[in-house]
Amino acid sequence: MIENDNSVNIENEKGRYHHGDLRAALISEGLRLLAIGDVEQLSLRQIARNVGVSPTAVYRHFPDKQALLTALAMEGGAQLARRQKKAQTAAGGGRAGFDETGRVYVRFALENPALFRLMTAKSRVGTETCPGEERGGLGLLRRNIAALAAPGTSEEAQRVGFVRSWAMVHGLAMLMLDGQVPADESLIDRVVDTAFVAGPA
Amino acid sequence: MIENDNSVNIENEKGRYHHGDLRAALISEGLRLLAIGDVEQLSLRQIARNVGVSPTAVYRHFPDKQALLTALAMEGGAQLARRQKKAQTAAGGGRAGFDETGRVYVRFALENPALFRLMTAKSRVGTETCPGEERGGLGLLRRNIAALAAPGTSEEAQRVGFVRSWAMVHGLAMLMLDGQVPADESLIDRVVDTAFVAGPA
DNA sequence: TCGAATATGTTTACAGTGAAAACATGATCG
DNA sequence: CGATCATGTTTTCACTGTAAACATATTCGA
Repeated sequence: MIENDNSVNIENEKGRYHHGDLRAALISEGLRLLAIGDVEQLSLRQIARNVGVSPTAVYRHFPDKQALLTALAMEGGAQLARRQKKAQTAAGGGRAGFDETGRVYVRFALENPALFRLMTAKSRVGTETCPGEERGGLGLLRRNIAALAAPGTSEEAQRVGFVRSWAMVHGLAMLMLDGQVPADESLIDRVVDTAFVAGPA
Repeated sequence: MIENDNSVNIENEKGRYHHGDLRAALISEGLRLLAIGDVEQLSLRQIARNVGVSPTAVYRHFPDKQALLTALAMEGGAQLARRQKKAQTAAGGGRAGFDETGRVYVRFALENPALFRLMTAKSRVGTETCPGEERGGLGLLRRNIAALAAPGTSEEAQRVGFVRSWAMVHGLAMLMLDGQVPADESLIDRVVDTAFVAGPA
């Protein structure tokens, strides 16, 4: 997902002018810094410094800082979607599998606070323009809603269920991230329960 | 809520050295800027400039920028709680009143995006240390949960309901703010529905 | 009432940021 | 081999938060 093979990718000979795959290195270092600090102390210059390149070199690969952040966010989105799919099949699919995707959403947020915040941080021009959406976590959610809805459930009711489910886990993740609700695993299990989002007709 | 009568509060004679009530003026201007821009472009210097004071004057009233932001957030929290209480009684209390507090939560977020983001932005050392919490929106929510729960509902189940309700509206607010779900009034009405958070035992 | 202490401002300075402009280097391909 | 172009660097700018030293007003005790 990171490798873009946009360059020769020579092995690590130090002191050379061209980096080899600077774009991938920037993303990788950005993710590393996000894992150990929060997003507002993540600076373009710091990333460049750690990669061993001048600050403005970044602009050869990203039009501005926001574009780099967006790239980091997309990487995070892909990771989350992978985990959710794996968890769903591991739980045997169905209703239990669906619940598990929601819990993975919250756990992912707790394990990657800064990255998760970045992933859901407005800036993105619009989710629908995000490539691979229907194959990502949101597509998974939509298909799960459709599969688990009572037969004959209207398109509109499914849409409401979709938003409700997403809002539930997203809100829980945010409240726990912000320390307004204890980040308690058993609380996640109890709060994320399909019975409440599917609910009555 | 803003006036702190910590000074003489002389009427607007221009050109005087002391401001009169700089603290209140900073908060007021901060809220104004939050209403017309987003939070990451809200600078301490800008606020000071607009109030007509030097950048470092701010530090006589707040230890750092974060403290000023916290003050803004608390002002927002008070506003939200007031609106919720009014809406609840306007709706005649009960289940309908409870639902309405949730919808007000989301609408407040949509009407004051930057302020709402600030209000729920981690930094705060902890909600329980926030003075007046039990009298604010969270206390209101807790009491509503207790009042509307089926008789004999355990303390723990109430707590889960509390978190679930909060997470629901908070998540919906966030997703709409981030443009990941259309900020549609009728969608709010359908998604925020007590039946789903109170649900089965 | 007057002078000292204190609260509240200002000026200056510094390190850090994102970004634009001009320049340097090296890879690629005719 | 030499021109072209992608990819770096250096320099520069405006802006940020904030520390330190200084200035002015207000307040309060003698």
